[in-house]
Amino acid sequence: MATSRSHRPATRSRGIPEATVARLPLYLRALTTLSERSVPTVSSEELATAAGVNSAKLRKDFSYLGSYGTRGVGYDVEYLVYQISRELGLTQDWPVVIVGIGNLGAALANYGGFASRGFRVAALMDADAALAGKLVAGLPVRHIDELEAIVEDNQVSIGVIATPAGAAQEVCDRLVTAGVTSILNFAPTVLQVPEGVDVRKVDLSIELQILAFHEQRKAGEQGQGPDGDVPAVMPA
Amino acid sequence: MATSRSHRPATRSRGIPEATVARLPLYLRALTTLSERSVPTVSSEELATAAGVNSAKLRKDFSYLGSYGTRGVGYDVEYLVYQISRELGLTQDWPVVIVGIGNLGAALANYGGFASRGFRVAALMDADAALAGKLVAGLPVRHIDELEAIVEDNQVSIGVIATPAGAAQEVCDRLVTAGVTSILNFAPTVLQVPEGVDVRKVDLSIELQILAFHEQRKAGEQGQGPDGDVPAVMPA
DNA sequence: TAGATTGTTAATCGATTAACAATC
DNA sequence: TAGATTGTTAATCGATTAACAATC
Repeated sequence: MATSRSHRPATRSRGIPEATVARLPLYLRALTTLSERSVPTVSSEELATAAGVNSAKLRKDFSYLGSYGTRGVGYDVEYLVYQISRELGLTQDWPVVIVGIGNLGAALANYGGFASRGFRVAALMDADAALAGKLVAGLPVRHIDELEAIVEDNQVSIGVIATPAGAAQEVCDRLVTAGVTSILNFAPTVLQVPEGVDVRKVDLSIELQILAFHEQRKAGEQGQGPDGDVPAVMPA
Repeated sequence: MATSRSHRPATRSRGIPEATVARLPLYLRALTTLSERSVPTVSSEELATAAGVNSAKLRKDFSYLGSYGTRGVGYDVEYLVYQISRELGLTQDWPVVIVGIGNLGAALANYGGFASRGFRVAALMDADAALAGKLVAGLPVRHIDELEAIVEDNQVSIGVIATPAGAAQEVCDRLVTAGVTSILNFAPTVLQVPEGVDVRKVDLSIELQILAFHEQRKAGEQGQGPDGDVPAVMPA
C-alpha cells in the first residue's frame, strides 16, 4: 500500500498500472494451481473466480501484457504462467536477506512461497550475537555486522526488515547504503529512503484496525445505532 | 487490499472512503508518537510528513471525520487521537482468536501492536494436539476442537488465520459458522465467505513479487534494456 | 491586525465496469 | 457456420492534488 517510487512517473513502468501489477501475483497463484492439476486452458471467467476478481478486470489487466488469449477458447495455462512470471521478473533469481530473526523473521525464513518463486534467502541476520550460528530454516543466523559484506557478495537488491520498530530505520539505512533498492518492511514504522528505493510495508496492526472499523459499522446497523455525529465542541 | 464487503454499497459506511479508512491507522500511529512526546498540537504539514503522506490528502481525509482542527493553529494531538480511535472503533474491546500457532502465529501472539489498540487475544488455537497447553506469549495453546466454544464464550468477532493454505478454508468456515464476521488471512489462499463477512489478506509472497517487478524495471533502465515487447506468436 | 493554517472546492488522474465488436 | 470468449471501448466511479477562501 505504501510504496515510494520516486524514480519514475510511477504507475506506468512500461505502461502497466500499479493496480494491475498488484493483481498479477494473484493470477499467477491461481494459474499455478491449475497447472499442477494439468488443466490446459482456462477462460477469463474461471480464472477470475479462482483469483477472486471479476472477469472484466482480469481481461483488462491481461490486455496490458499483450494478447495472450484465444477468442472462443480462453488462455493456455502454461503459456500464461510463463508470461506473467516473466513480466513480474520471477524468471530470474532474487537473492533476499531477512534482518531480524525473531518469531516473525523465522516465519518468513520458513515460508515456502519465497523459494518457489525465484526468491532465494541469501542470509538471515540478527543483532543478537547469541543467535549467531543458530540454524533457522536450515540457514545459520549471521550477525548484523556482516550486513554490508553479505549484501555486496550476494548482490542482494531486496531486503526484508523484521526487526523491532526502533531498529528498523538504521537497518534500512545500512541496507540501502550497501546497495539494496527494494525493502519489505514489517516493522511498524515509516521508513525514510532516498529516491529510487522502493518500500512496501506489511502492517498487522493496521489490517486489524481496518477490520475493526467495518466491524463497528456492522454492530451499529443491527442494534444500538451510531451515537450521534460530529460533536460541536472543540478541544480545550 | 482484497476485502469482500458485500453487505453494503462499500467505500462509504457513513461516508468515509475506504482509502481514507486505510490511512487512519497511520495517522493514529504518528499521533500516538507525538502524544508520548507530550507534543500538544501539530499542523497538517508536520503530521503528514510523519505519516508519510502529503498534507492535502491528510486534510481531505480528516474532513470526512469532522472539523477537528483550528485554523492558524493546527490539531490538538490528544483530541485527534481520541476522535480517530473512536472512528476506527478502537475505544472498545475486540477479542480476537489466532488459529495456527506456527512461527507466524507465535509472532502474531507476541506482537505488541495488538494489545495496545483494543485488540485482546482471547485464544490461540492449533490443530496439533501436541501443542495443546503449551504457553505462547503467556497464553496456553488450545486445540482447534474448542474453536466453536471459544468463539461463542468470548463473543469473538475477529479471527486471524495463520494456518497452512490447505487448512485455511475449513478454519474460515468454522469461524464464520461460530459467529466471526471479520477475518484476517495470512494463508496464501482466496477464502470464500458469505455476505456480511469481511476478509483482509496479508500475503508475504505477493508483496515480494511486486517489489521484484519494480526491481526488474530499475535494472532494465540502467543496462541491458527491455528485451522487445509483445511476442507475435501464440501458444502451441 | 498580520500571519498561519485549516477545510473545501474543483480539476485531474487512475481504476473499475459493462457492453460488444472482433474473431477463434 | 454457430457458439464461445477475448480484447477494447467508453462510461462511470473513486482518489488525489493544488489552490485558496475562510478564519483562528
